[in-house]
This record gives sequence, C-alpha cells and structure tokens, in this order.
Amino acid sequence: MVRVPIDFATSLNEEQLAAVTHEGGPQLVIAGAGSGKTRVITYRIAWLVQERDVDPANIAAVTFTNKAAAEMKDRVEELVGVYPLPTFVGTFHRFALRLLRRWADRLGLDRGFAIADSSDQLQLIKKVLAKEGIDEKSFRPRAVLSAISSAKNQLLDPRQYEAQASDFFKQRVATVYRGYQRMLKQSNSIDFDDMIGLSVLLLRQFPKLRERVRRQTQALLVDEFQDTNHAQLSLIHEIWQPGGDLTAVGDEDQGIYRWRGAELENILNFEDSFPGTVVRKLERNYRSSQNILDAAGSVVANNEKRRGKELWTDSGEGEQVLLYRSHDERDEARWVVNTLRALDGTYPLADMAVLVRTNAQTRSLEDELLRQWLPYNLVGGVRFYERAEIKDLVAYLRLARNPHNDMALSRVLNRPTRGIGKTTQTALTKKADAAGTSLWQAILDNKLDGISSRGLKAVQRFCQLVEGFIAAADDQTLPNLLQKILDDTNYLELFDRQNEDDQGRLENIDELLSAAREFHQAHGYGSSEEDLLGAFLDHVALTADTDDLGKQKGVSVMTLHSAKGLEFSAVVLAGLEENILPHHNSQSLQDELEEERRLLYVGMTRAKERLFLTSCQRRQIAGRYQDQEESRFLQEILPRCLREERSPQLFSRPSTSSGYGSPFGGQDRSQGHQQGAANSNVYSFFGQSPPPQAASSSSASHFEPEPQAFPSYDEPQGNGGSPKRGSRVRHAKLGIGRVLKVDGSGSDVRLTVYFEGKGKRTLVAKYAGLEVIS
DNA sequence: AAGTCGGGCATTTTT
DNA sequence: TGCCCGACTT
Repeated sequence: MVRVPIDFATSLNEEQLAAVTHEGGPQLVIAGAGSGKTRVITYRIAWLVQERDVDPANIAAVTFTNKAAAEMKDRVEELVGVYPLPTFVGTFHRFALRLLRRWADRLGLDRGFAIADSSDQLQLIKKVLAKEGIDEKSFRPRAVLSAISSAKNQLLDPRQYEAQASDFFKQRVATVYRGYQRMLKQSNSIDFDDMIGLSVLLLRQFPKLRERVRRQTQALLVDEFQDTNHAQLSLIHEIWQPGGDLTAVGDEDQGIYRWRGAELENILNFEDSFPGTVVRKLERNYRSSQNILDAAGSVVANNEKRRGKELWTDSGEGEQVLLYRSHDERDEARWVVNTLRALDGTYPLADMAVLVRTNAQTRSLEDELLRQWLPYNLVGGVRFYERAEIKDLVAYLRLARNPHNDMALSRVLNRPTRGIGKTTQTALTKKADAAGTSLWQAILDNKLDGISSRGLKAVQRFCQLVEGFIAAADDQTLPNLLQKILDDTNYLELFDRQNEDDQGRLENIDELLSAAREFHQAHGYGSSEEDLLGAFLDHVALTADTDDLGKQKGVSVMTLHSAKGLEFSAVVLAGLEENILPHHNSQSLQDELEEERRLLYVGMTRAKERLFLTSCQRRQIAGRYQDQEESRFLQEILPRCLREERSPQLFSRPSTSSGYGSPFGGQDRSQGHQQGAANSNVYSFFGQSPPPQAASSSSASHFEPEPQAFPSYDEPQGNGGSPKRGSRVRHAKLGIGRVLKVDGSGSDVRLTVYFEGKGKRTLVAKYAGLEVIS
C-alpha cells in the first residue's frame, strides 16, 4: 500500500519543523512543557524514513520510561504506516540489555544472566554487610545501595570508588560494593545500573563492535535529555558516530531527578560534549493558558542553572491561578475536594489532579475524598511486579530457567512453607559458601551434614519440585509452566478467599497468568519456550507497572514526580509550604533548591485551564502539629497571575473574609461561615452540602453527603464480600457509612468507618455485622 | 514457624 | 502518628 506523503510543513509549527527537518549533525531541542516534543521526535523519525530514505532499522529512539516509548512507537507506526516498524524505540535499559544479551560473553558474563531487582539487591547488600561484620544500623542497606548505585551511575568500579572514597562511610561502602559485585557475578546476575555500565564497557573494549553498533544507529534520538546521568551520557557517546545524526530533546526546567544521578549539566553543556550542535527552542505551548505559563515561568526564572526560555500560547489569558491559604491539612483537604466537586461537570473527574510533594500528604486528601465520596485514584504505590506474590512466582520462573540463582532460590525455598526453616537454610548457606557454589549446587551435592533428616527430606522435595519446573520450561508453554508452578507448589493455598487482601493477591496472580498468555501469543511463535521464558523475565524486570493506569474514572492524586509528562484541565498543588516544597531535606544546596523549584514548575505546567495552589498554617507532620510557613516560591509568582483566598478558619480581618470552600465568586457572597451552615447559598449553588468542620467531626449535626450525586468510589463491589477501603457499608444502628481504613487481618479485622452524620467509628468487623453495599 | 512487640524512622522513583 | 523491620516469644 502506498502511503500518502506526510505534509510536514502544515503539520508542524516553524520551530518544530526546523527540528524535524534538521540536516545531519547533533541538535539539541529545548522543548518547553507542552510544546509538542513527542510530535517532534515522531515526525522526525517519519521524516528521516520518508524524505531521507534512512532505513528505519538504523534509527534508534531512546526514552526513560516504557510508557513514553510505547506512546512514541505507536505514533511513529501510525505516521509511517509500517507495523511493526523495525526502529528501536525503547528505554535506555532495554537498549543496553539488548546489547548485553547478544555480546555479554565478551565481558566474561554468561549471556543468560539474570536481572537483580531491588529486593534482590537489598538481599545481597545485607548478606555482604553480615559477612563483613558491618552493622546494619549505622550502614543502612538502602543507603549503601544508593551509594553503590550512584557510583555505578558515574561508571566507577569498586577499585575506582575506593580510590576516591574520602570518608569512613564511603570506605566501608567500597568494601560492600566489592563484595556485592562478587556476589552478583556468582549468581550470574547484573543489576539495573550494570546494564548501562557494562554496555559502555563493552563498546569501549571492543571498537569493532562499537563501529557495528554505530553503523546500525545512523540516526539517534534521545528523549528527556535532562534526566540522563553520566553513564547514560557515556553510552550515547559510544553509540553516536561523531558528527552523526543526533536529536536530543529535553527541558532543563523539568529536571527533577538529580537525586538519582541525573546531571543537568548534560543538557546545559550539551554543545561542549557534542561539537557542532545546533540548539533549537520550542517555546510555543499548546497546553496551558497564558496565566498559567506566566505564573510557572516567573517561578523558574529564579533558577540559575538554566538556559532560559519563555513559553507563550495563543489560547488566551485564561483564569488566574488561585492560592488558598488554609488552616491545617484537614481544612486544606476539604477545600480541595470542594473545589474538585465544584468543577465536576465542567471537566471530567479523570481530567483533574491533586499533586503533592510527599506521599504522606495524600492521607488527609484521601480521607476527605472518601468522606465526600468523590471517586479518585491514587497513582503510584506498590507496582505490579513488586508485589510479594508476583515476585514469588517470578522467582520460580527464574529458577526454572536457572536454578543457580541464589536470590530467587532463597526467596521461595520455603514459600509456601514446606518445613525448610531457618536452621536448615543457614546450614545450606554455610555449605554453599564453604564450597563456593550456589545454593542449588549445595543441594545437589547432597552432603548436607548438620541438617536434620526432616529438613533434608524437605529440601529434597523442593529439589524435585524445581527439577520438574526446569523440565517443563523446556517442553511446556510459558502459561502452562506458570500453571504447573501454581499447581505443584500449592501456592494458591496460601490465600483465603474470604480475606479481602488475599482476594487482591489472587487477582494479581490471575493478571500474571494473563500477562504470560498474552506474551505467549504475541511472541510465542518461532521462538523456543526457553527463549520465550527468558524474554518474559526480561520484560518483567524492565516493566515496573502494568501501565494501563491510563483510563481511570476518578480524580488523580499523585506526587509531583509521578505527574511529569501528564496533563489535566484542572490541577491542585497542595502544600505550598516551607519544608514541604521546598522540601526540608532539599534546602541546603543551591542545586537542591533549584530542583525543588523545577518540581513546582513541572506541577504548575501540568494544568491546562485551572490551577489551584494551597498552603496550610499548621500541619501534622510525623504525628505532631507544626506551624508552617508559606513556601518561598509563592512570592516568586507574578502577582498579576495570582488571586488569593483565605480560609475562614484563619483569623482574618472581617472585610477580607471571602467565604468558604469554593474557588468561585469570592467577593459578593455573604459573610464567611465559621461553621458549616447547612443551607448557605454558596453550597446550594453547586447543589452540595457543606463539609464537616474540623473541630466537630465526631459530633452529629452538620453533614449529609448526597450519594446519588457522587457515585460510588471504584467499581461496585456488591458481592457481599468483606469490606475494603472505600466500601459502602450498612450498620444496623449507625446506618450507611464508608470504610476509611482496614486494619489487621483474619478474625481481627478492624474497620474505621465514616458514618453519615455520625462521624468516624472504629469497629471490629467480626462483631459489627456490617453489610457491604458496594 | 507463625505471631507479637517495640524501636527507629519518616522525600521524591524508574529501570 | 503510623509503618516497617527485626528480635523475641510460644
């Protein structure tokens, strides 16, 4: 089929067009928020293929997240009309992994290596700490791991790291780093950072291989360049032919990952590391109103580490940004939820978001959302492949592929419990350590002195189990192997269908099975089952979430970091206070402070039409109330873009009181209401009831939400099952309420339920006789 | 081997 | 204040 040529000139603005049709050599495209950077990347790929006859297989586009990569790939395929397009569009890690799977043996690494996930990493660190006799309390595994990770990001091997280890902590870390690498190697594993580091090493050590890779990368595109770390920059230098076609896209004002090794200098000094660079800027914004752009721009203008740009739009001024000063986090949450409710209808709920700096801030917001029955979804939290049950099953899959993987083996050796207790495990580990072999080898060697005959039997049973999986990995399909694992281990018996948490876990397992089936169907033909298993395990390792987080019904609540790349018609940024934004731990260094400012900038530029900011006068932090100061950044916002409101709970001069709880028409409403005045015209205007007041939430008097106006949170769960967080329940005496919190498990489940007009009650599920309505 | 208790702790998170 | 981890208990 002949494809109609793309009309590049009419599909792109002038700046975009220049970037898309850039001729050869490196270019840096500074793409402001909402300026169409994905458009530039995808159209450039299409342009290279259609107008410059570049073989699509010789183009590579590198991103940071799977989500961005998937979106990009879809759009390019759509544009070019070739499915699947042989162009590499994927993450840095996937690019590197592909290289290593092919060539790792040149580095003396078995090509079937496993990928250590973060819990594997922690496990190894702890082992090394124990072996070296280092106290976990003063050298916390997470801190040590993060130091090692940052060493790897700078391409420092243990020797180099030790050489520059200036203080005691670093010296000890150097020791652990060395031991950690030894153990990784021993279990034939690499970690995430190694993927990049080893790829750089590989290409540096084998120039011919490097040339080959360069030839296959005639055009290279890199997204989110401001997020690259030193190792990634080095990798780009290895695969980029000097003078060759390179398009780097990024925005220094959106660099928010300094703390995990990203170096803003990579984009600020781009011309120095890529001579001959043409720098272009995309300053026309297609997302936000001019007021929002100016407000955000005036904040980030205070940063020193930036090139400087000014975003503009022809979509008009729009509304002013509204700042709401509240009394405490409950007051704040009520106002936020009221505001969202007032906008419900103007915008779909899914097109609104509440953004926070720290996860702890979500608690009060969530409570209020539940209380007012406003559908929402918390973005973030435990990712799919990070869940214990999923990790267990994946560990079995890893064992089926390579039983010498100690990390996988120790994870499931006694899960489900099969009588291999601590004593047996310790003996086994000792034995393996002494012989310098894997745990599996120690089991096979079968000379397990010091182990009770009962333990020995159990270990042998486990051994047979795994051997069965190894055999099945050879001649069974991936989904069948997984099913066999479930069957043979009796894994599902760990769970109780009556228990709500367990139900969720069972659902997760179902989802894993479907993922395996899907993977089998998509990639199963023409590759051996073992290859498929390997590919699936790589997929699992490289995919944190099941990224269908897209089409939710409710308001999104998430951290500023997770909001990057998203957009919403209305956005609330909550907690604009000193020690929150800028965060308490990020104020000592100028660089840290500037990153906090960028975080605010990223948050503000998520908004298309309405932007709300809130601050509290006092806030409960770590269980104590603290007086809060307004964020210094608020003073940086151009005053003409900003409008302010104060909570009536703040003591203010009467004349400045501007009513309660709504972003609209502050002036001409009647006087502020100190307590929820049930029929204030403010509320009736929106067909709403006023929220309960902080001081009196347990007294019955003021608040009757209207269920029909706010349909039930999440899917209906009217199966009469056990109540979950968010469930609607009926109590014989207290009436209908909403579950705010579930504590404990088994027969000791305790529920915190908010009853209409009655307030919060804590009930023991066993005795409460609750009926789950939905 | 599972459950209970208490100390220490408490940004941000992808791959 | 609440969570997580490790130590301790039965």
